[in-house]
Amino acid sequence: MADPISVSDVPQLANIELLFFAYRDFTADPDRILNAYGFGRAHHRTLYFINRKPGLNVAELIGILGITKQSLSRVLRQLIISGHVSQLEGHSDRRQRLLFPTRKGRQLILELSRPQSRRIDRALKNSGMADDTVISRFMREMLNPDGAQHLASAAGADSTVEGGE
Amino acid sequence: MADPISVSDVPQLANIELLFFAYRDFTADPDRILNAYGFGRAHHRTLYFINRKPGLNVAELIGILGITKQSLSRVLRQLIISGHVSQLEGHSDRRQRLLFPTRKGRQLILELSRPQSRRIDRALKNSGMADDTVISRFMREMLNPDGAQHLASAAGADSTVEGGE
DNA sequence: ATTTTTATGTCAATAGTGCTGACATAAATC
DNA sequence: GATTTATGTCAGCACTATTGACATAAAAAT
Repeated sequence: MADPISVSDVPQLANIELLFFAYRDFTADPDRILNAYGFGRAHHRTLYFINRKPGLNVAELIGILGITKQSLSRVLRQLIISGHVSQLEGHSDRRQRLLFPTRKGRQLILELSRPQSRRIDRALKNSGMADDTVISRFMREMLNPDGAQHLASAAGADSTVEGGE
Repeated sequence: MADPISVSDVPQLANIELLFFAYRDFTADPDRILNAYGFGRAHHRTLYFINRKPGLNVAELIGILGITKQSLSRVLRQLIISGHVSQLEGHSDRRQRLLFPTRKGRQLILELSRPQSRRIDRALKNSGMADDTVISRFMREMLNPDGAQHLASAAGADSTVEGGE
């Protein structure tokens, strides 16, 4: 048996592994909550981005999520039936369905996001960081060159689309 | 329509979103390669940890991956048939099957890990970090309290967790 | 005004990954 | 000898994703 692949072959091996475990734990919190609602991660992501950009249409949502309309349809239908998402006919284009989070939907997103926010807060503090600039910058640099296009308002600057409703 | 959930409700909302996109891009590279081999992410993770801890038994692997033996079986069987993983009878306990990466398996892990390592390296440099101590520390703090147990050897030294308190 | 394209929806089949439950075997242990 | 342990397998189910095909209504183009 020869030597296994190690940091001598792959410099960032330790961090690859850390990122795997960190992300797994990071998603475990909402996963537990979702389960109680009979939802999965797909519902989380869908609801998340509808809240992030209220009034987006289906095509935009598909673009952000990076899935097909067939994949979205099931999940979106369930969120509408459950009363977490509402649809409105497009103003200029009546074919479009503009998606909005309902109060119930916003409440669920809040419930799902809070443990994740707390985890990041805690990690920042415990690793001695006063603010998130370093981490935020690093994660931004982890994105694909064109990967920042879907970041609604990465660091405070709000660019939500919310037209006059 | 009331206001959507925002950073005013969830302080780390921007970083939650960044982490989602960063991890998605991070896994996209190996996903593309795996696809060419007819493998999925499960094969990646399985092979990864077999390489990380050569000679581990099935129970240990299941513990690390956090899945059931039924879930593992399909994936592991395929990796054995494809010649990426080999099995040896346990030395002291002949019921055990000790798992090892073959040369072919090590080569695949190398191929899968390299783009991920490069991405992290690039992100560290582009965000002006000389080394990975800050990021590494942060990710460690993102883990669940007991989450460090499976970190084989965080930074090359295949001993225990460094940096004595 | 008619044709074409677009936005969306739906039906059907398939793949990958996870789960639970049940049962089987061989080896270790009591 | 009886029981527990490590592993494997069969069967069925759930969730999320895919591709392909077809349908409808509305916008856009001709």
